[in-house]
Amino acid sequence: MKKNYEKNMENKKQLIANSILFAGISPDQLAELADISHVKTYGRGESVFFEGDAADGFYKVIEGKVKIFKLSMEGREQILHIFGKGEPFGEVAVFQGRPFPANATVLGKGKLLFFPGPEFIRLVHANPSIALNMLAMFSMRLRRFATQIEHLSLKEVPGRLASHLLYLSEEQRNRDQVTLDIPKGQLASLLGTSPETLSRIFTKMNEEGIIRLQGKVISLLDRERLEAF
Amino acid sequence: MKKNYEKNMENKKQLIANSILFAGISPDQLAELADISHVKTYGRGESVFFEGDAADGFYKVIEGKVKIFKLSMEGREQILHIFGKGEPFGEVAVFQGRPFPANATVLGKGKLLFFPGPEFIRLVHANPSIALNMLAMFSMRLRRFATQIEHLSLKEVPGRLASHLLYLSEEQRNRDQVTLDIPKGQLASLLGTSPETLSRIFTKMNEEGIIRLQGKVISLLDRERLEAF
DNA sequence: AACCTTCCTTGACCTGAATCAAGTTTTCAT
DNA sequence: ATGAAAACTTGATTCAGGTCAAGGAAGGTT
Repeated sequence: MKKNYEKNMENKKQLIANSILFAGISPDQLAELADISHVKTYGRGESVFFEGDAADGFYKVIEGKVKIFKLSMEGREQILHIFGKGEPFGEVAVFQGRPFPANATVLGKGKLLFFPGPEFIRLVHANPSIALNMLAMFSMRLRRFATQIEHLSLKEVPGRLASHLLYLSEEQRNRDQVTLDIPKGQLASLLGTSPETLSRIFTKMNEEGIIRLQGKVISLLDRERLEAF
Repeated sequence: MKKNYEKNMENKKQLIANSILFAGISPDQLAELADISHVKTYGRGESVFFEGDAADGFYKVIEGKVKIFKLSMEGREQILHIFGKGEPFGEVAVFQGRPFPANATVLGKGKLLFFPGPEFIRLVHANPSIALNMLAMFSMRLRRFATQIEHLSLKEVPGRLASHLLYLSEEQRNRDQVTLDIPKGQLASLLGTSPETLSRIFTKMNEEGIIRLQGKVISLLDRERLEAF
């Protein structure tokens, strides 16, 4: 029915306007974007795209989380990035007009908004403020990647975990306690290690009184020592 | 003398116009840029900036090479990027208005062109084509970082070296032979390993007939096996 | 609630690569 | 050209962490 359709459009407009990328867009362009974008729903662990796929458009997370990752020939996985609610992904490939450089898969279930590429490219070229928004976003990601490279190369696994916990503490604005927002196995893949090693380190930190493990909730008992890793 | 000054200005204009970043700039802006920029000369291994320094401007390589790197607490070094002739660096920090996230040092001697930050920022905001140029550049770097993360985490050192040799072969447009453009120790730091390990792997590949080592020149005898790493 | 599946933990073992040490070669500056 | 310094190689040793294996906990589904 028509009512439903219009409600849906309003919804999409909300989702689009409420993003770093499209902040400051004109009503016309907003309507156009809402018109060409569409919602896709994904079952648990379903793939969004694969490395090498043509980048015919990019996505924005509405519900759930999406991991961007690379696979080794032996099947080991390295997560490059995990995108949460509201975050766009895949724009780099679209902007470059090149295939996706990595795989994307939903963690758990998810709902995404899809934007066809050509229209987006036109928009970026026509609208300098979008280009500037993208620059800001890309800059952030370059920084994040730089730290990831630093950690992978210069820190051992305990240090990487410590950094991540402190990062979560910052993000969740809680100095005493953090909640893991992804399964431990996925965290291992994000930190560039195996689930076994990660588990051992959790246990060790727990025994040494640096943290207190309670399932997905982790109390940071000794920030001093966490920062020293 | 005045003659010299004007010749210098023309020189700078040349250097600026001849860059991906400022392609398509107006003559006025070019003149302005040439006016505010200035050349800096560096002795062998001299630092350009340190991690944490305020990013008061960015640079473009005129002569030599510049390495961007992180240091671990124990003093180990991981090179994030090496910039060669013509390439700009430091714009991310300037654009973000945040401190430099890593150190920059000249490899050998070098000559750089320095652009003060505020003027550059104004230019980016005023000139959409520069913003688009930057987007293209940042996109490339994001891709490179992604591969670097992939290699560090999913490949062992021989594989990383193999990839690098093939990359050089591509870059130098020579399928049979590549020339190392940086010292082996620096290459080790770029690949995230120690000089000792790198040396051993070179020797091994040489013995196994995969490559032939002749100082800085390396013949790729068996691309098949290099690609299989 | 009971099932099945997925996720997590712990143990035993093994290997890639870092580190320390010492010698050799190359490169640079005078 | 020549000595000093830096860069590279090779050997011996150590260890972080990956892999294989198997048991235990948790979570979603009927």
